[in-house]
Amino acid sequence: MKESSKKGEGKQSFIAEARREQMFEAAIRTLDEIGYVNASLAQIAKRAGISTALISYHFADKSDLMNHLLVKLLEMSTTYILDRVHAESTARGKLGAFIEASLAYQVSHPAHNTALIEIIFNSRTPDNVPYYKMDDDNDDEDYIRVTLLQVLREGRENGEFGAFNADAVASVIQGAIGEYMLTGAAITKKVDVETYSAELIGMIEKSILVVAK
Amino acid sequence: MKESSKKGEGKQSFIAEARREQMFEAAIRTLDEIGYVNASLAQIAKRAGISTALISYHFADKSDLMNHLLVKLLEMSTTYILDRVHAESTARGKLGAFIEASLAYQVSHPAHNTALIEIIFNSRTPDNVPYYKMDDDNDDEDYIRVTLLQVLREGRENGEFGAFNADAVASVIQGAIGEYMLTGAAITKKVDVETYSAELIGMIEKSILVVAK
DNA sequence: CTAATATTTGATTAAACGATCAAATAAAAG
DNA sequence: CTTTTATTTGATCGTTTAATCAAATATTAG
Repeated sequence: MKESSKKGEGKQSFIAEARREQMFEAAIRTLDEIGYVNASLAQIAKRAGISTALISYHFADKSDLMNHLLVKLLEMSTTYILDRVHAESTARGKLGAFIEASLAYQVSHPAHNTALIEIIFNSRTPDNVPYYKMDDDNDDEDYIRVTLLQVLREGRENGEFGAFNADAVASVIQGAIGEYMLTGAAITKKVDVETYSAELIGMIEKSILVVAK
Repeated sequence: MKESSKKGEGKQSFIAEARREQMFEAAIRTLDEIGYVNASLAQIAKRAGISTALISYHFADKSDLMNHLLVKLLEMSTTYILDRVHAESTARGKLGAFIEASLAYQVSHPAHNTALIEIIFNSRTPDNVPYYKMDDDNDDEDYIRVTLLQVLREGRENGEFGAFNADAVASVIQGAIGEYMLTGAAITKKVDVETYSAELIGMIEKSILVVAK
């Protein structure tokens, strides 16, 4: 008997790790195709070409699988975005890179993006608090939001930006990015990602930059 | 036998209409408390104090119930917002009223708001397209978005606003409003709705107003 | 090569699901 | 008051669900 994810999370055998990856991939496709509500273990197993019992062997239960997948999806997009932010030197450059990278990543990974949305809007804590309402703000785990706030404050302190409420501006930015993520093809058909990116960056800069234009 | 919602939608008896209202109310509470995934007919019936068979009598099936509830929730918030928008005369005034009313409504109806989110993020068309990805944009049904675009174009044409991509700006605005709706108490704790409202209106006006300040 | 351990499956469990039905009750109509 | 129609329930149906188990197979260690 092993206890990989069921308990001690420590080291994984090569084969166990490969299986888990395979199940993540199948889970992403399942969530993208039929949504969280219909994403039963049977549906995921079918797409992975394995038995449902194997999922139960590698993960404690369904929500354990979904939580691990969520962490993985968040890590991937966070890494992509933060790498590009940290390549910039000015606050203005970082802010632009943040917006551009956030939008670019989701456009190039639509299935990952849908899976992420499906999990966030359906997973709940044991005491029934939905993830999408969760306060991961002072929680160090939300590197994305923490970084965005850092950039905004940095620019405000070094004089690049004027005066504004950082929490409010950060929410506006994240909301504008999230809107593009959420509506998928509906908005993509009317405004391509480069245009949206440029327009959003322009709006934010006009709002907070000290020397506009 | 009757066929109220199951078929001919036409006239409703007083008692049938009251029952349906009662079930809507119970469904809202259920969605708010345990989310769409756990919102079985049994859970809704329990909260309404009725049998599950009665739900099946008044609605064709579960998704029929959810669709009727969705329409009702959308109508309520749309009416509230559009009434306040149309009370204004200038495009600038309308835009401010739109943002303020959108935020104010959801803050004063948190359970309705949560129920709306739960339905939108879990309902799918027969061909498995999730509602949240749906293109209701040229679709006349989405009065909210249509009105917002109208206001933006009106201001651009009468000289109140400068040049900008209306679709992009509309998405930014709706995203910023949606972000506040979504994260619930998490953001409310850091930025109250009046501050957020004022900050967002200020940002948009700086972005598109011809004579800023 | 053998023993131990890790992996995988098919069969099975009990619980919950949405939906249907005949029977009971309430309301409306004549 | 009686008949018809509308409303409501409890029991029940067949499915599907997540999860468990012993047995089979593969892999690794000694």
